[in-house]
Amino acid sequence: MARTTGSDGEKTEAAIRAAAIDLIARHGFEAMSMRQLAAEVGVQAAALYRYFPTKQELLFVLMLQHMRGLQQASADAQPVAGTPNQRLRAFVECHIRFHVERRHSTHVSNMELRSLSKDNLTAVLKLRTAYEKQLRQILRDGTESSVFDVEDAGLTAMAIIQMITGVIVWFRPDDRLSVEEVARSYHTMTRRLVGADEIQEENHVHAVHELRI
Amino acid sequence: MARTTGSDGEKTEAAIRAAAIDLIARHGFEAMSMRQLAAEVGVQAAALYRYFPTKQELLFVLMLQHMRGLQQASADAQPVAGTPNQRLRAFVECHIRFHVERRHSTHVSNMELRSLSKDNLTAVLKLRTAYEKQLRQILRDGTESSVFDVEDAGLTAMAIIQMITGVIVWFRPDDRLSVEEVARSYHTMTRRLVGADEIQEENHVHAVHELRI
DNA sequence: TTGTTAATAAAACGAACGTTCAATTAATTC
DNA sequence: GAATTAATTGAACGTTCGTTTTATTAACAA
Repeated sequence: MARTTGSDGEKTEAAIRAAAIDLIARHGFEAMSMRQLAAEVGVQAAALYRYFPTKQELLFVLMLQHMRGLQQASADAQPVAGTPNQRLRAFVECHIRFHVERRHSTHVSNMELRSLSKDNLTAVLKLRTAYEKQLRQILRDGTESSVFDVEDAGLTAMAIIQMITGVIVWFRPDDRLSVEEVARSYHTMTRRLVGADEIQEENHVHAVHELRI
Repeated sequence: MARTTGSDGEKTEAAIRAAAIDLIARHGFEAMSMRQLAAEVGVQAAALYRYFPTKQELLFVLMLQHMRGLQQASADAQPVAGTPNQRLRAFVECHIRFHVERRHSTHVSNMELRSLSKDNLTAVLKLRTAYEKQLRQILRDGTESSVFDVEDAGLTAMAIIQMITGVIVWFRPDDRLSVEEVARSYHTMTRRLVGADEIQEENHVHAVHELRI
C-alpha cells in the first residue's frame, strides 16, 4: 500500500502534534517511540518523517508552540495601563487558566527540557526567561510604588511561578473546584505572598472585574 | 577477567546508587542505560544485576530511600509540642534544607514517578501523601486556633509544597544566597501566604531560634 | 487523460537496549 | 593450602530503537 484515501498533510501533522503531546506527557519523551506515536495517529512510523525530520525536532516544535501560546495569552490578558495589582492578578489568573487548559502541553514543556539538544534548550529557555521577566517587573513596580512589600523580586517571582504552575500536578478538570475558583484562590495567596495592600487591593479587584465582564 | 582486587560489595552498591541518582537526575531514567551507569561506576553492566534485579527495582529503591530520609528529617525537625507557627516554620525550613542538600535525589523522586511500575508508584505515593498530610494538619490546627487564616487547607498545602520544592529548580549551591537565607525567605513568604498573625509570629521565631542554638 | 506531486506503506539499516549465563579470579574460611 | 564464597568479566540473547530507502497509490493540474 501507499497513499491512503482521504489522507491530508495538514490533518496528519495536527494529529501527530496532538498525539505526541499526549504520549510524551503520559510516558515521557524518551519512553515514547516513533512507532508508538505513529500507531496512535494511525499511520506508519516512516510517515512521521514527512512532517518532522527527527524526534528531537518534533519535541522542539511542540515546546516552541507552547511557549508562544503562553506569551500570546499573557500579552492578551495584560491590561494596557494597569496598576501592579491589576497586572499581578491578570498574570496569575491567565497563567493558571492557560496551564490547566493545556495540562499535557505544560507537562511536556516543564518535564522534558533535559531531552532538548543544547541549542534547542537555549532557544526555549530564552522564551521562558522572557515570560518570567514580566512577573519580576510587576513585582518591582509594585514594590517601588509601595503597593507590594517584596524583599527579593527575583526569588519571589520564582516562588510564585513554581506555586502557580504546580496547579497542574494535582488539579483535575472534574475536581470539586472549578478552574476559576482555583485561579481566584491562587491569586489570593499570591497577593498575600507579595504583601499587597489590602484596601487598595479590593478596589483593584473590582476594577479588573468590571473590565472583564 | 573476573573479580577485581579490592572489590567490595557494599562499596559497589553505594557507588551504584550515587551514580544512578546523578545520571537519572541529569538525563532522566529512560535515557540512562545500564551500560552508561556501569561505566560511571567503573564496572561492567552485568555486575549491576548482582545488586538490583532490574532497572525498575533500582529506581524504586532510590525513591524509597529518598522518601524515608525526608520523613526522618521532618520528624527530627518537628518540635515536640510546638505551636502551629513553630511547626510550620520547622516544616518549611527542614523541607528546603533537605531538598537543596539532595537536589539530584529530589529531582529523581519528583520527575520519574511515571517511570515506576503501578505497584511501585502506589507505594511511593503512599509515603508522599503521608508526608504532605503533616502540612495539612499544621494548617488546620493553625486555622482552628485562629493564628492562620486559611480558606482551603488542602489547596493551600499543595500550593506551599509546590512553592518550597521549586527551590531546587533555580537554586545553585554557589548562589548569591545561602541555603539558610533562602529557607528564611521562603518561610516568610509561607507565613504571609497562610495569613499568620504577625505579632505572635515574631515571638515564635525567637522562641524556635533559641531552642535551636 | 496524462503527468506531476503529495502522502503513505513496507521493508530494511545498524545501533543500542535490558538482561542472562558461563567462566574466572579475589577474598575468606577451615 | 585446599575448599568455598563473593565479585566481576565478557560474550551473547532477542528485542526495540530512530531513521532511511524504495515503491506505490491518491489527489490534483494541464
